[in-house]
Order: sequence, then C-alpha cells, then structure tokens
Amino acid sequence: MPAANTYFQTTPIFYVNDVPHIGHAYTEVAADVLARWHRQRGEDVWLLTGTDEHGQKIQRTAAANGATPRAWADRLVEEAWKPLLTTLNIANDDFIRTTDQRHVEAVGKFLQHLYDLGHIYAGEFEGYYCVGCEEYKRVGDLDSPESGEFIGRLLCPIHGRPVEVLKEQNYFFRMSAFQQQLLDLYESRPDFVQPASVRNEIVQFVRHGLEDLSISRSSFDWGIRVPWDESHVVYVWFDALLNYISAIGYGIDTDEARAEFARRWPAVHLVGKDIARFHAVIWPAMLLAAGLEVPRTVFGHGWLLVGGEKMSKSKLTGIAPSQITDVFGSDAFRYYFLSAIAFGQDGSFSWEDLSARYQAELANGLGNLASRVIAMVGKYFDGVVPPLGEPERGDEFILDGARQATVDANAAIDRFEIDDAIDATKRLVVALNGYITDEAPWVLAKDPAQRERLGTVLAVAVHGLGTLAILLAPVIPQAAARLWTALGGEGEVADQDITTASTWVGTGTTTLLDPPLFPRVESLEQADG
RNA sequence: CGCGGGGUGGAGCAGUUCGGUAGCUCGCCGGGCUCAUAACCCGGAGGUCACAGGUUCAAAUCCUGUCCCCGCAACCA
Repeated sequence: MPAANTYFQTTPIFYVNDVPHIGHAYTEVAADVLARWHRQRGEDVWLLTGTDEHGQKIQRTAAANGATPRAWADRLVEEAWKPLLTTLNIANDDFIRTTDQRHVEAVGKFLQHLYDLGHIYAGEFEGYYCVGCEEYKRVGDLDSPESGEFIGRLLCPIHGRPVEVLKEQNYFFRMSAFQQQLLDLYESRPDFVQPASVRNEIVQFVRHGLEDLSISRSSFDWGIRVPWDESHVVYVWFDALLNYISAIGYGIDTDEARAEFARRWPAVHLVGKDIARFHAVIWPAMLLAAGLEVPRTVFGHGWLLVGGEKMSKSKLTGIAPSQITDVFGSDAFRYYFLSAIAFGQDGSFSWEDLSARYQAELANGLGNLASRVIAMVGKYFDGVVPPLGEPERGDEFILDGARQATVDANAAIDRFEIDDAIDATKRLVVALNGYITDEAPWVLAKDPAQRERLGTVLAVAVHGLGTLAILLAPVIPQAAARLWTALGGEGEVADQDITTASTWVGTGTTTLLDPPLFPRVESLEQADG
C-alpha cells in the first residue's frame, strides 16, 4: 500500500477525570470535519481519538469513590466520553485508551528502545512536596504569605502548610540533546507547527534551551511500569503521547502491524494551543530519539472564551456540549463553532451569538433556500428536476459561484482555515437567494412561453444546492444527507467527491423537506448558561 | 527588558503576510417580493481602525514609543 493519499488525523486524548465541556467538543468536531473532508476526497483516512487514564489524580479520585482506578476509568469512558462522541456525531475510526493492552505494551517497547539507545538515564528529581496532597507542587501554584506564622515560606494552597523539599530518584529522557534538531525542523518545515502564532511561541521556547525531561514516578503506581525498573511508572504525558502510534500498530511484531503503521504514520495532530508544546517539542523529540518520523503537522487551535475569559473548571464556566445539542442539534453545534471562530484563534461563545447565527445562517439562509427551491420544483415540475437549458448571464454567475465555492473551500481546508471554507459556502447561499429573487420563478411560472426558462432557473438553483450539500457534508452531516436525498441525489452525499462538488447535475426527483432542514428555534432555553 | 496574542461602527469578529474604495453576522431605519421556515431581496444610518509620533503620493496595514486587556511559563480542548 503506497503511503501517498493517506490522511491520519488525531485529537488529543481526553483526561478521563475531566468533565466534558465545549472546549473538548470543539477540538473533536474540528478533527472530525477535517477527517470527513479528506474522506470525501477519496483519501485513505483514519480518525483517532481516545482517553488518557493514568496518573495520580485518577488513582486518588478512584479511591475516593471506592473503586479501582481501572473500574473508575471504565465508568467515565462509558458514561462521559464515548457518549460525547455520539452527541457530536463524530465518525472516528478507532478509540484508544491508555489502559488498552496494545498501548501498555507499545509504551514498554518504546521506552526500552530509548533506554537501549542511551537516551534515558537515572537522575535525581528535586521538588516541593506537600505531605497533605502527597504530591509535588510547582512553584507557581504555591502561596508565599507576607505575614503570619509561615511568613517567607512556600505554602500549599490547599492545606496552608509549608511544603517540603524532597528528592526522588527518577529516569530522565535526554530531550536537551534534540534542541538543535527541533530548531532545524521548525526552520525547514515552516508548516510543521501551525498556526504561525503557535509556531512562534514554540520556536522561542526551544531557543531558550531545553532541559531533560523527568519521565518516571515512583510515588504512586497507577501507570505503566518502567520495563527495567518495576518500582517506577511512566510519566503520564510520555505515556499519553504514545497513543498516536500505539493505536496504529507500533511495537507489534507482525507483518500486518508493520504494514498498518507504515500506512498511517505520520499523523496530523490537532490540539488546543495550551498543549501544543507537548506535541511540537516533547513528542517530536521522542520520535527523533526512537528513529521514527515526526508528525506531518501539529495544529494548535485557539480557546473558547466565555464572557471574555478562558473557560476554566475553577470558575465553573464549563458548558456541557449536550446543553447546546439538545436545543439546536449536533449539526448546528458543529457549524456554529467552526464557522463563527477563526480556526486557530481564540473565539467567544455566547448563547446570543449561537442563536443569532443559527437563525440567520442555517434556518433563514441555507434551510429556507432549500425549502423554497424544492417547493417550486415540486409545484411547477411535479418534483422532477428540469434540464438545464442555455444558461444566461445570471445563470452563469451562479454556476461560476458554485465552481468558485468548491475551489475556495478546498483550498481553505488545506490551510486549516475551516471557517474560511464555510464562508465560501455562505457566499453561495447568499448568491442563490439573490438569484432566485432576481429571476422570480413564480413570475415565470405564470407565462407558459417561459416554461423552459423556468426550468433552467430551477435547475441552476438545484445544482447550487447540490454543490452546497456536498461541500457541507463534512460540517453538517445529517442536514447534508437530508438535503441530498431531498434533491434527488443518488447514493450517499458523504461519498461524493468534494473536490468536484460543482460538477454535480441534478436529474432526479425532489421531495419536500418536512420538517425543514433547520427549524426555527423560537424559545431559547439557556439551561443554566 | 521571560514568551506569545489582542485593542476595528451598539454586540461578536474578519481584514494587517505582498500599504491604495473599512468587510462579515446580529441589531436599528426605509423600500421591494410573495416561491419559502413571519423566511428572501434592495437601500440607508452608524467607525478619528487603543493613543502619540514617523515613513509614503497613499497607513487599520510598515517603523518608533505609550496605555490597556488576555493567555502561557513543562500534566485544564
């Protein structure tokens, strides 16, 4: 199987202890749209997502809930994370858990490999340890009181007690050795880290110097064992990053697994910009050390802001995706977040904005356009899409517009500008609504002599809608499928080549859209907003 | 001088790479249409593009400085 024409898209794996919010959903939806888009180009696509389940926090919450870590993680995966994918209509090809046997084995092999190559050494880790929390604290998380009993000392913010300086024997990865190779990588492949704002930050960070990375812990045991020292478990990030290769056969000693790995790797990683560093610095360093190819691209998207601030657990500004999908549906969720926010930049979420865009762009724009066109084909031609006659100037404008939308949208996807791709379809919707008003088919219908002209106008309109259905199928899969069927399209819209969306010609029979594609949402239930 | 992002009509945002009519969605005002989801189309009001200098025939866009907001700083998408 040639490596060409394959596309391996990943999402970060969810930390099971988190509560799903619209930030997780945003990443997931964006990755799904990219994957679906490439599938519609006929590429050999693989979309991977999953869960990150190791670490001290999970061990602790499991204990607090009277469960083993594994049972606790199982429950969260089934009750929180897999349902999220259903809520959002994600078409992932695989779901990896860091507790999967395939992952545990792959991590062990990878680590042993680096150890054998001399990239790992035993060293001493020194940090601030809170006895109450039973964990190391970062300096930035500690309080330094300016008065009182502990003046001048560092306190644990939870327990209000001084932390102790502890040393622990750890294993370290010689990440510092890869500093220059990484800088060369960023230099030679400007698109390796995107967008440019994230790339700048990464490059600056690496230029300031890389330290070796502590990759094992011995103070708790919920994790993957270090192969040559059973008293240590692997640092969770080191463990988690490896999901991207453990899921596609790394470390399995069979011809099939090797072929699978060669077929999929390298991946396009989509991550939130906060964890771009792990993916654009640590991860490629790990791969370089192991002699594997670095990722194709690491794209760090922006944050969703609520009320002008970054969502955060502590401020309780997290919004459950289902609060939105329950009212507007998964298609609207996908469309809203990907069209309203410049992909890569931060963007504000508000119920008002969501509602306004849903109403304007989906209900009044695309949805109403579909209804009026299909209603007229039904009314004037008994639902049989009429043939396209000799196009006039106004018709050409629309036909050109459909071609342009197809070209623009595909080009935008190649630049990871999903919002721009959707904009291209919005322009076509606007053009089509204007076209119908200008041509006034309801006037033509009153004059038998204009019968052919009427047919051409509706054929052009149907053609434009078909183009839209194909182009929007990755974004709004359910609505696009309904529209496709209603237009009399053959087969599945998801199987239509998206690079030639504007070449489709409707020759089938239309059926009325009932209920409408995007019904108006009259009362806005804001839950607890 | 730790690093990075941002300040554009009432709201939310594009545009800044390669200077040249300030664009989009919503909201507001007026008109048109009646195929359609009280939807659609056209027109209009509203902006010293944070501030101050500079370069230029021309600056939201380039340069210098200032103010303000936000994120990151090695386990929150």
